[in-house]
Amino acid sequence: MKGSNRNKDHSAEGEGAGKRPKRKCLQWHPLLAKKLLDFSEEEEEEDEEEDIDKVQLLGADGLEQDVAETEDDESPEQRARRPMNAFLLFCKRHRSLVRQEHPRLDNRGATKILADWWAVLDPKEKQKYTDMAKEYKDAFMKANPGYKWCPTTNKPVKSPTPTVNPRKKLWAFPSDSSRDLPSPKKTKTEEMPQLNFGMADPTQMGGLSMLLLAGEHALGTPEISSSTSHPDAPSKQCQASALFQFAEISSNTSQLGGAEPVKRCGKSALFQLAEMCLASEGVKMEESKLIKAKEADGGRIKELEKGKEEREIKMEKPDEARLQKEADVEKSAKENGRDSKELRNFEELRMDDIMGIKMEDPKDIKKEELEEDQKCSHFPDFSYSASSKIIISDVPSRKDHLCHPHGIMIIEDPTTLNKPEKLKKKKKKSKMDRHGNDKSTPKKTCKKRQSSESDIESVIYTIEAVAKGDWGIEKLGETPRKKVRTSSSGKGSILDAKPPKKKVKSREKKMSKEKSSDTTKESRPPDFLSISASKNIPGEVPEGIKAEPLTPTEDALPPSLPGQAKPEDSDCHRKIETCGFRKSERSCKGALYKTLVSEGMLTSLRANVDRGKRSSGKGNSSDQEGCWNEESWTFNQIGTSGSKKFKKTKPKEDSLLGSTKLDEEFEKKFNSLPQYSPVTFDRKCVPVPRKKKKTGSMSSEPTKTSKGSGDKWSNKQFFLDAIHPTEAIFSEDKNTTEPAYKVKNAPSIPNTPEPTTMQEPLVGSQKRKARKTKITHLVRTADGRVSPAGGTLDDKPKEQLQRSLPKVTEAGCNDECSHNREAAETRSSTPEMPAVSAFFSLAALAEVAAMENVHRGQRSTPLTHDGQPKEMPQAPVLISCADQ
DNA sequence: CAGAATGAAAT
DNA sequence: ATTTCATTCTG
Repeated sequence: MKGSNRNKDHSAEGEGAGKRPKRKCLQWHPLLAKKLLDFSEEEEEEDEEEDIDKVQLLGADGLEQDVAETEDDESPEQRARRPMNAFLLFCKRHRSLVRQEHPRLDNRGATKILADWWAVLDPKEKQKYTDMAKEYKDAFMKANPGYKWCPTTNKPVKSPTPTVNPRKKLWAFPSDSSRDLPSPKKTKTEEMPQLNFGMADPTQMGGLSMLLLAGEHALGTPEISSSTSHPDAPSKQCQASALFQFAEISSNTSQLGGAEPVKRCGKSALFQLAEMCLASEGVKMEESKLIKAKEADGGRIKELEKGKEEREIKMEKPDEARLQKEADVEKSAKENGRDSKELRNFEELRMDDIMGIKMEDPKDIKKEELEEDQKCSHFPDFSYSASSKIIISDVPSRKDHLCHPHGIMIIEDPTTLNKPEKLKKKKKKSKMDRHGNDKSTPKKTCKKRQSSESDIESVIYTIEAVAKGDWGIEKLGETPRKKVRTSSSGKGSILDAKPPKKKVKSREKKMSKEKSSDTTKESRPPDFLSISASKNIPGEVPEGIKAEPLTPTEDALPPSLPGQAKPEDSDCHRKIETCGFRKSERSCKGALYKTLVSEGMLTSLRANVDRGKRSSGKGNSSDQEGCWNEESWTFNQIGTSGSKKFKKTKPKEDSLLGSTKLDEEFEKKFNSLPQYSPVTFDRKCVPVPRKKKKTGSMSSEPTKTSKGSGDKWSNKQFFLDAIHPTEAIFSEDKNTTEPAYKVKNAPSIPNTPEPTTMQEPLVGSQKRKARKTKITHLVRTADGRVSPAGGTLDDKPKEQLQRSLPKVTEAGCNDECSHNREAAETRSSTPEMPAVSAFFSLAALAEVAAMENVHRGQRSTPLTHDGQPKEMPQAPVLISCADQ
């Protein structure tokens, strides 16, 4: 299809035949092109005129060209994305959970599960999402009246442009700031050309956006005012979060370097990530140690670090110094208790350190990276500064919140967040660029040092290490390596640099504009700190220790939590020395991802956001929460919120603010959406197998079961439990807003009989889904043989199965279930069972089987991992079920 | 980059 | 009815 379309595109006109008018799309695209123009200046001329003109100018042909051109600019960012539908919202909100439960599961699998959940979801709850989606859409439309959804075959057009991601950006508006822009035809609003300035697109940022919000919330005051920054730059955004800083950094880099800088940025970003990881890890380690043994450990770490340092290179010095200082500071802080003074001092120290580091870093780096003189120098600075900043933020927070688990989560988040996303992007890019060199196979590693693999790889390593749980020590060791690598790999770096550009670029541009004028870098950091501190406040539970386990949990080591630190350290050393320390990347990766992204990031972020709302702006929240502020959506109107003044002065800002607000609101709303724990779904599924919509259902979610996730989930569970042990649903925000809500949900979900069974009309999408699912399902479930069986069964057996299932489940649910589930999961690990639609998904069968097995007592085995040995038993069971 | 899911929108 | 695309991330 696509291909054909594309071809058509060329011919375009004629064919149009069925397909869609590509032209339209084209018209829109031009808008994107504008960005370039716009970016030239910020003045606000919002005029639609420009848009229109541009559009016109572009004409059909222009479009393509523009697109191509845009590459540089990174059209991608600009485009406004169409609003998410209810399901997507749901996915966004719950994906992390799913992932947590099923770390191994890939996204697709997660998506399927989500679909299952969605299917099962109580109509009421669903409605909430639907409503939210609708609101969102309405707001969006208001903001961009002219927005059209999809031109259809645009991609093909773009496709030609190799660099940009064709798909994402196509039409949309100019990025974040202006959603209005997009309105191609109407263009009523004034759009801001400023695209460049805009912060990173919240949308693109994805989870990161949350961070921003959190930051804002923490600050509490939208007004924040641009004490530091000029009027134009929206202070909020700047201050908003580490993310912001990150963006700035990148932007700065870009400024320095010009085109090439981009590369550096990428590096810097990578570095930052790496550092962050290390730092965070280090901190954690330290804290945990402190808690446990207190300071003694810290010394150890230092020693270790030193040793590494020697081996590795100068690069470490900064880190080390930093770490040590941190450690010291922390100690002092802890000792004192949590004095604000201490904190301050700490922060100050940090700042100093940072500054010092910055100063120093360049030198060292330069030495190492002689190859790239200037570039390197710049780059390093940024990276370090960034990392240092980040670290700082983390540390204080931890201190403050030692006690609260949530706090920990939060703390981790920022770091995590940044890492994952950027990482991805970078990876991708890097991959893209590199191709030739190494495919970005981070894994291999032995060579790391020697060869100049890419920065990315190094980062990955770090991440992996983190994921593994080796963190503390390894980090230290790793970081340096990475750095070294990077440095050494100047070549690679260059290559790498490209990839990051695009993404970074946009941000950079924006950032650069704002910052360019100032020396803001320096000025901002302080703000940032303050922000971070504020964030921290909310912190809840301390548990540095817990935190560790969580992260590490992922793959392998739940068992060895206590002793981890040392052993790992030793391991780390060995690894380092041997140089081969790598474990399975995948495992690491997966773990890391999971850990960082899912757990830490989103969850913590959300929590953060929520807290921020509560603490800072309870009052505020109320206003916004109720409904979307139209204003927010339309950047024009912005006025309502306190920031009006700014707006007036500068439209740009307004736009930014508007966008920000928009996002903010969106975030709020989004956060306010109920989040359900897997347990909930499990229950639902089990007890009420019927849910299935038309086709069916979701009866099975063996995997999901609360315990099913096994270690990881259990870890998280603490989280849940904290909130509501019993209740399945946990909504962070809700607490504040609607306490009752939860309760309501819980009951409803589980038991709802769901009369709806058949009535629902199959929508096209559904149909397709049904079709696919059946097939997929079968295949996947297939732990083995099941697949076929499932397929056959699909239609009729559901009832029977349902019946059977419920019984079993009920019986075993409580205790045994968990085991069963686990077993099931493990077994099916690969196969993500719960495909959506199949009535009785194999998963269900599997579950049943598992249960039976359990009864038999077999279940123990399955755990072994992928081991599919269990399948055998299942099969029989399944059959039996089917027979019933 | 494809793809998994669902749904709104556009064709 | 059918096709896009939104989000998220892995392979």
